[in-house]
Amino acid sequence: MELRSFIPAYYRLAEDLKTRIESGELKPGDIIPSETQLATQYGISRMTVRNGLSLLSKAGYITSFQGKGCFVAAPQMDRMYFYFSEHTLLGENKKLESRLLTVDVLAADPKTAVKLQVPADSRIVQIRRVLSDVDGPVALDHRVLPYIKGAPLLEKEIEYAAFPELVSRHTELASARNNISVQACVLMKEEAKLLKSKVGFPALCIEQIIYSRDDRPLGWSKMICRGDRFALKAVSEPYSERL
Amino acid sequence: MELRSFIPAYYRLAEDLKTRIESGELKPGDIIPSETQLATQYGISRMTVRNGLSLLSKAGYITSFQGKGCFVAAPQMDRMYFYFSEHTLLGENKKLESRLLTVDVLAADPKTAVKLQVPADSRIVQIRRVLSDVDGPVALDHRVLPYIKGAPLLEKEIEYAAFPELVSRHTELASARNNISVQACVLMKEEAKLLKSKVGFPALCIEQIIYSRDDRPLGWSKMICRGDRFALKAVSEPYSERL
DNA sequence: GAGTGGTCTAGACCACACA
DNA sequence: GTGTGGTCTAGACCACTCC
Repeated sequence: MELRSFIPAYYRLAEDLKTRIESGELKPGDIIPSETQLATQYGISRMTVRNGLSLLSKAGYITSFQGKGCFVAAPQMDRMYFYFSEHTLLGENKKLESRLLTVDVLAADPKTAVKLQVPADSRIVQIRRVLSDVDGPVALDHRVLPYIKGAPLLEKEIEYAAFPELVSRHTELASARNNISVQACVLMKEEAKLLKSKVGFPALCIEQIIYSRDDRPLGWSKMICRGDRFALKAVSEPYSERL
Repeated sequence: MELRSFIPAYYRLAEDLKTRIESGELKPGDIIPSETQLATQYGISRMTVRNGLSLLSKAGYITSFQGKGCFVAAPQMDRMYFYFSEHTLLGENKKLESRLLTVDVLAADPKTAVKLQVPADSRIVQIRRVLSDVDGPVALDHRVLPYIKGAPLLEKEIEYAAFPELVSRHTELASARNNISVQACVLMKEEAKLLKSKVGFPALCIEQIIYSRDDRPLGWSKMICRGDRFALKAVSEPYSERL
């Protein structure tokens, strides 16, 4: 009964190995001691060792091969990720203000109908907003949802909810997937005016489609972001920071 | 000894629950049967149940709380990821051809020196390429590495290696992190010429910095991608497909 | 055949939540 | 107090790899 050790044995093992990997003592490709060796070294049972190794494996530090051993993994540097939510578009600190332009229920034009996979003239809800920070407008937001009778949209939701949430609540269908496409474009006349920029200036066009579990599009959104005010930042996940 | 069941018990349990979650029978927020219940239901030991649940937890389907139970998790739709490698820029099928423009060893200009955190006039290696598919040029690539005496770059590597790999091999330091920034820009004169496009046309500027474990920049790259030929696509990771 | 990881058991005690 | 998940044990047999 050791009072000084609040950390579980498997966790201690994982942190030890993690440190040895991060320090460079154990390099990618190196084999790590076998489970039985680690068990005797640490004076713990093999299942506990496996628990610890499972942590490291989950976090991407090691990979194991049956019959061969457990090896230090090379960090994956081509898998990039980012958080896409208008609240964190510019970083954690910078807040975006939302100003509602229009909310309309109208017939879907052909292009929108294709995106949402609905009949060509069925009714849709269209929301248009301007997002700004203290230095002025940053992005133009255009959201489209299928119109659902008896499913009112709350003004608060319309103005402040993240798109996936909005879609989920509106359709009452659990949305399951979010696809984003980022393209370069230049500002058109109306866009430039609303963004207080100039025609022909570069901008990012970020399209977002929310899908249901059975792959039906539940919502489509297009954001036009001023190129001089916004950059999308992604980082690789070499190893999970947390074990 | 059952010959018909090649799949392990824990895996069968995990797939069962996964199916029940994906079908909507178990909704986000719902509690799943306790470990002891599952153990008796499936006629397996509790540790085996835990093994199965750990899979589901790893894949993002469930979250467990000590003393409370195990609950179906809501898919995270704001965490987006994509693979960034010039070989898969346009999708799995489309191959990009690389044409080398220049390889130079020269003194770092102030801007580059800042990016690489090296002295202002220290020597750097600069590589410039054009990437094309069958329909013509797609992107312009500009890579910068610190010059290291006695570390020759192989021509094959220069032309075909992914940037993180190139950096790793060149510096002989395990690179650990990759940061990417995506911005909108318009084509300048020389860029337009090389990409067979026109000045002022929209383009994506993708900057990449590879860091070592101790957060020193090991390489910097800038890609200019024709806006009409390229879109960056990212998807959310609601649940891992594979268990 | 010896060593590796993968699966599995039948117990145990603990920390925690809730009533 | 009862039930939950979290940790841990000391075994066991298996599939696999390599010699």
